[in-house]
Amino acid sequence: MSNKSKPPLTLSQSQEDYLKAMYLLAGCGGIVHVRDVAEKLDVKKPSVVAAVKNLADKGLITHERYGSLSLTNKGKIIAAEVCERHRVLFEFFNKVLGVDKETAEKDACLVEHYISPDTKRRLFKFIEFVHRFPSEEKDPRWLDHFRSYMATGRTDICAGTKEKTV
Amino acid sequence: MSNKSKPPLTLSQSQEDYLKAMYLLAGCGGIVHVRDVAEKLDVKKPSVVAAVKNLADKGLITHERYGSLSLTNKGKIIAAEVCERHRVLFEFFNKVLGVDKETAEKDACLVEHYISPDTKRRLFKFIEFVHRFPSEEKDPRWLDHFRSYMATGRTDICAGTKEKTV
DNA sequence: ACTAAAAGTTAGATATGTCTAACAAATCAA
DNA sequence: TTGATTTGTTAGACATATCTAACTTTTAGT
Repeated sequence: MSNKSKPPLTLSQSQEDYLKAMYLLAGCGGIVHVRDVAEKLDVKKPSVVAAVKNLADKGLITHERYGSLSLTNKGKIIAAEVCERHRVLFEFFNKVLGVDKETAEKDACLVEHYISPDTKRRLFKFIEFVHRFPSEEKDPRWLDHFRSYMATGRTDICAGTKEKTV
Repeated sequence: MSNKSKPPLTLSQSQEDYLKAMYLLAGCGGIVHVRDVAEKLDVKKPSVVAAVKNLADKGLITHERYGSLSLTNKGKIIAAEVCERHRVLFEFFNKVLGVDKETAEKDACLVEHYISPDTKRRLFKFIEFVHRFPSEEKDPRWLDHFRSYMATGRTDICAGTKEKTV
């Protein structure tokens, strides 16, 4: 029985970005090239090569010299988690807070690297909650109220319409 | 008329952390030492000295050799903004999502560096909204529903207990 | 099959931000 | 006031992550 406890495998923001880019570029079984990653992340190829070496050492991707890149199962799992964090944040910023898509996207791209699993989970639940109540069809009334509040800065919705007929 | 347009003055995460630490340590006119900052941020003194030089060059703090540190007005304004972002995020994570204080604190510390002004503003409004509706005394009903949903994963509040007796 | 273009790699520079070790200044205690 | 302790600084190492320039390998066109 090996007593070497594996290190917790934390990735830097940069490393998560590379992994996510490869994951998204790969799509369903597609082939990923250094070139594509460089383009997607707007960095030069040597930067990608360095990152690739890094992630390969961590067992998250495989790479044969002068060949193509692919994610290991472990890499896919982690990349999917990053994407999920991104999605949840984007939804919250855009759908709930009403941040425009472009800004929501940028914020999500940065913030996704830093929220804890618990916060992510709760945010996920929150969005689920928003989408389900009172029905999947329309936003809950309180969200409409919030939007009004954002727009007008006024608090007269509740005062006037206190007991709402749902 | 000088045609040198001033650069937009963006701070790195690290720089914001140093500025915030000094701001909080200074409190109301208190004196801040390199030592204190190092302790607060859990770094060594030479790291603080490097950061101090950096922030002083940007006109955010002043520092006389072997003496104490103080924030300029500009520095105070920026530090206050960072603190505000922190507060807003903490409140949201803790009060709305129900994340435990420690985690909410950690998440806020990281995320505070990355949310855009607009997202911060909306989050601020959101929290204000939560605190005001239906009254300043108690949480809005939908938030109770969300908590239930978090706890039970069930969607039967609206269906079964539509009009909840609080 | 050969050559030119494209893609990948290496080496080495730069920037940031951290550290340790050694040194300098200030403060404190006797 | 002087010597020890604390505090601040400098120099230099290291890690990460980026870049450019030069090189190698692969691919594609003819």
